[in-house]
Amino acid sequence: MHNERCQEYCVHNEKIAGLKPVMEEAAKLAPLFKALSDETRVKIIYALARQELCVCDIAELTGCTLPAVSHHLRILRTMGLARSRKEGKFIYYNIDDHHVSQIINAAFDHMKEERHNG
Amino acid sequence: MHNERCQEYCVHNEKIAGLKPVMEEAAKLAPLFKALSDETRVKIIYALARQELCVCDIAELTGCTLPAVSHHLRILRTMGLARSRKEGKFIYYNIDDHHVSQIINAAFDHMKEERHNG
DNA sequence: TAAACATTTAAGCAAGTGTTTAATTGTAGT
DNA sequence: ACTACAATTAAACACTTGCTTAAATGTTTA
Repeated sequence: MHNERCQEYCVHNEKIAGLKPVMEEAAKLAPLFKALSDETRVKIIYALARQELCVCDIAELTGCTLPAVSHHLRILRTMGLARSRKEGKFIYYNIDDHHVSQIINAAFDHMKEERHNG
Repeated sequence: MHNERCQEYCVHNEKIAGLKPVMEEAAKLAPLFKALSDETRVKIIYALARQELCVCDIAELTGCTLPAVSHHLRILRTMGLARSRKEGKFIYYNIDDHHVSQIINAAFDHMKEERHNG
């Protein structure tokens, strides 16, 4: 908490009144973004959005060890971003729902138009 | 790198051939998601998407100290997610571009339909 | 120019994260 | 049942991150 003086004088209460109740909703998004915040995991999601792959393929694509990939896949599965499917001796991974692609695409759009602190 | 045996036998080369070149592009998205991966920063972005606010307002909304908020705002500015504008003694922050709202909205959609590892 | 004050910076610390190696699991095909 | 092997788990580690307190900056208003 910042000092009392400042809260009393500079907070625009009329502005924040309507926002405070929804702050906790917004906070719930953090774990989803955290799941995408790692280079290896974004690579995985980006690849899976285009092509179903086994763990071994992903290791080759990302340049990671199998345990590292497995670790990341677990995070992506837990967050509902990736699903696994078994066929023969392989476990194939793919994207869980289409909103994931939307998020990635919006992120790409942002990156292209980025102004870097203009 | 995982062991040679596995690369030789189980990698589906025809699947990953087209994907390898774009992996580095995908990796560039990670910092953007990392910027959104913190609860406080998501709260800030969510609030700014609806209402321009000064640093003091944000501290009150998020329950953080002023230095903590300032720290997060710097990260958001650097990533091109937030901009600052000066008026009188206040520095008002707002969202940098509309793709940010798209990302947040897609994330909310995903969260609502989440199946949690189905 | 001096005082007030909104905001930022700096340094130090506690907690979290991704990677590695080694060991384990569980299924497939013989 | 046995062997091979794709995939997962476990433990230890180097590194990063966000927070706190304290100090500094810079602008505004008198």
